[in-house]
Amino acid sequence: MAAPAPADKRRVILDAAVRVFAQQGFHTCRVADIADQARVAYGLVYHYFSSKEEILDTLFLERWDVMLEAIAEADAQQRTPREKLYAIAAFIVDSYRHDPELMKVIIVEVTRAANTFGRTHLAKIREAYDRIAEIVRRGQADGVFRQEIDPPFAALAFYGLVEQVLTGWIFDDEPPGELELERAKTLIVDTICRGLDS
Amino acid sequence: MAAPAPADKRRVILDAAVRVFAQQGFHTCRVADIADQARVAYGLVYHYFSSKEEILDTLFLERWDVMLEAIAEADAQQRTPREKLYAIAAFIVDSYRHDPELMKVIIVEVTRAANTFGRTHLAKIREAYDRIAEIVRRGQADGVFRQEIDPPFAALAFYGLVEQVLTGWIFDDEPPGELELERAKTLIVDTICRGLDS
Amino acid sequence: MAAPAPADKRRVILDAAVRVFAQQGFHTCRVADIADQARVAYGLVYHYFSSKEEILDTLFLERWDVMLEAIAEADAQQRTPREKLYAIAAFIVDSYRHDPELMKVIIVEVTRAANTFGRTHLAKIREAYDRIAEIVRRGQADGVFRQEIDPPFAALAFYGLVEQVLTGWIFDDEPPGELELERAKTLIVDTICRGLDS
Amino acid sequence: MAAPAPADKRRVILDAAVRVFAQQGFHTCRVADIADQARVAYGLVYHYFSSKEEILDTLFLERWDVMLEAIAEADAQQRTPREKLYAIAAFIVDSYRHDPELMKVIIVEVTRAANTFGRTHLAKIREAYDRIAEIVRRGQADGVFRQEIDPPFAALAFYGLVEQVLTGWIFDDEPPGELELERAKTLIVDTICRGLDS
DNA sequence: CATGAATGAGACTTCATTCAT
DNA sequence: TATGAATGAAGTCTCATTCAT
Repeated sequence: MAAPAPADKRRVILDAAVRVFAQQGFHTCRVADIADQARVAYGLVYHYFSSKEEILDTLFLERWDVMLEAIAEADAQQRTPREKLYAIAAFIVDSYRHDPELMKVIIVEVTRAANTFGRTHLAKIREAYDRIAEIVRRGQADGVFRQEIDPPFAALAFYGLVEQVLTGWIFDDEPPGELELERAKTLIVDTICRGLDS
Repeated sequence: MAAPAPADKRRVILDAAVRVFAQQGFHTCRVADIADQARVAYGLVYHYFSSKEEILDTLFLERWDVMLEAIAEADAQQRTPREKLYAIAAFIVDSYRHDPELMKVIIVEVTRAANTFGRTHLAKIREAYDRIAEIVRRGQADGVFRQEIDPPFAALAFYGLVEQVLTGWIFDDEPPGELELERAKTLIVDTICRGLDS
Repeated sequence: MAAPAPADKRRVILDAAVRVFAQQGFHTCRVADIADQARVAYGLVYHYFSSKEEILDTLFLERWDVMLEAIAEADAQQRTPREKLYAIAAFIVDSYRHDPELMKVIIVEVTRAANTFGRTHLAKIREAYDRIAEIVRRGQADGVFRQEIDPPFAALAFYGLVEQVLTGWIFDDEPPGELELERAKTLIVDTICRGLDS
Repeated sequence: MAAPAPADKRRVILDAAVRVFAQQGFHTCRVADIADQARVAYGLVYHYFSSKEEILDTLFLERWDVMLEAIAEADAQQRTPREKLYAIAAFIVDSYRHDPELMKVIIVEVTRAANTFGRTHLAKIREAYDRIAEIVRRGQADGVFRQEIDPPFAALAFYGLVEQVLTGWIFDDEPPGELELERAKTLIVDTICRGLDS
């Protein structure tokens, strides 16, 4: 009567892939490494996925859709633009807190892979920028943000900072503490909104 | 009386590698592609470089050292912190104008490659961040920048935006015009210094 | 009701390697030749062995262990030292009769490859010498052999002759006949024990 | 007025090759290693020799001819067969004493290389055996050696023991002392002539 | 669903040899 | 004679993918 193993092997493989991709990198790891990590037979990987690439695609799309929803939701609330940006930064930072390896994979292997995955998922990635830009645009319309900076550029600044912060953590030897995570959320928004000038 | 053949084959190979890495990506291209592009025999690549990796290392270090110098020089001038940041942004943007493929390679294949080259060259990369942070720090000491944002974080924001702008161009189908390049320099500094708030 | 395919591909590869090593030599042959000879896909060789070297190691160790056992067994019997030496010579000669190519590989590529395999398997090889020396030592203790020749030296003489005889056959264009094989066994022991003097 | 460098570059290359072949093995070393060892430009090796093989061929033939002469000379003296065998053993042992690396190369890379050089120089190698056999044959005719052992076989035993002794030294970590060298000469002949029997 | 042996194209790298100077 | 850059064929090993069971 013991509960059988969960056995959603597809999920197990995806989770294993996250760890392997994060630790070795997509190009460096072998499909065998994923199978080993998942404690699954070699061939089963190909039962669920048609290629190594498809695994990465799946991981990216799963996560990116969640993020797009989070952005949409942040935008839908009755909040100031600044609060919306905070919500987005918070979501991404919390995503990192929850599964840093997954975020590492998405940032390092997809977002930045200009020749392969980056191009494949370009539209999806830009959708996020566009939604952030839209928030800025309405902030300008409301007079909360100034007109001089065009919204797509502002989105680059915002997303660029978020990604750079995460990249810093990814490269660091020790993971960020709770305090650092929380403080990052505030600092990101404060820096983007108010700038460096005194 | 015709111009003699350039004949610095090592240089020819490096330049060819830039093009090949940029177009196909480091992992996707073959050493044969570099040799072909350089119109040089296969083995000559290994006469000058011990591996494909070493070629990328060389390209990165050559360029990054130039950039570190540019940052140092910008910092050495009698200028406001803001002018220093402008000089740095201008240098990087002009680097892109001058050789977009080289910048693409450095950003895509090195700076952001957390598992491989990025980690190898971490110290060198962070040296740039540190120098930028130092500029911010002195800006704070002079009362030009506000105290709330700690300098390393400010450096992330600055460099993150620059890199994001370049990444945008890298992914774009058509290259940025002169006007866009110049405007980017101003916008980067303006956004970082003054922020989005009106 | 036909005999099923043998299908122990690992064995098939080893047997093919014997033939290829014997005919072309270890350094001269390519892994592809082994695969072809085994009628097996290239990659399968690396599925079972981590390198070409490991194949030779395996062949040597398999066979040498059998020989060490044979020596031990010869020594265990209630026999005169001379009969023991005869048993060992007979075993090696019969090994040659049974699979001359395997013996050629072991002698030419391993025993005599001082810089590579010879060094790797030095201990194993000397174990055989030691056991032969031990037989001689007890022969001296029993008064059957004279004291002047120290046992390790005697072992060199015995094994050196055996190997030289086999080497002769290996170099010969035509294989030795049954009679020659049998006669060699006797001659080896007679020469070693009684010497040339009349 | 200083004496110019000896500058027989051909000789310098040959001597360097001996050391390189001995330490790394013929197949493992590169022509560049020989040039480096000789402190000579890469291409000069090919000025004097048409291939890497030719260098080894030259080394072997130079030395082997000297040995054939030594055997002939030993045979020409008015001596007992046993003294002749002693002279030959002494010559080979002294050759080893004088230049162990050269002897290592000849034994390991040529004499025992059944598929490559050994086959090439088979006739030359067998010439030595034949001359030794001839000495034995005349020893039998004189009644000094017994008839049961046919001369070619006796030559195998003699040469096999000599080679085995040298091989032992080659494999040893420390070189044989003077005493061991001298004693080997006597033991070789004593073992071959009188055998193990008491 | 599950297994892992089997396949084979393809990559990197080595290095003997050539050749222009 | 002397140099060492240049050539390119060839080999080892890897690994994504397929497939029989």
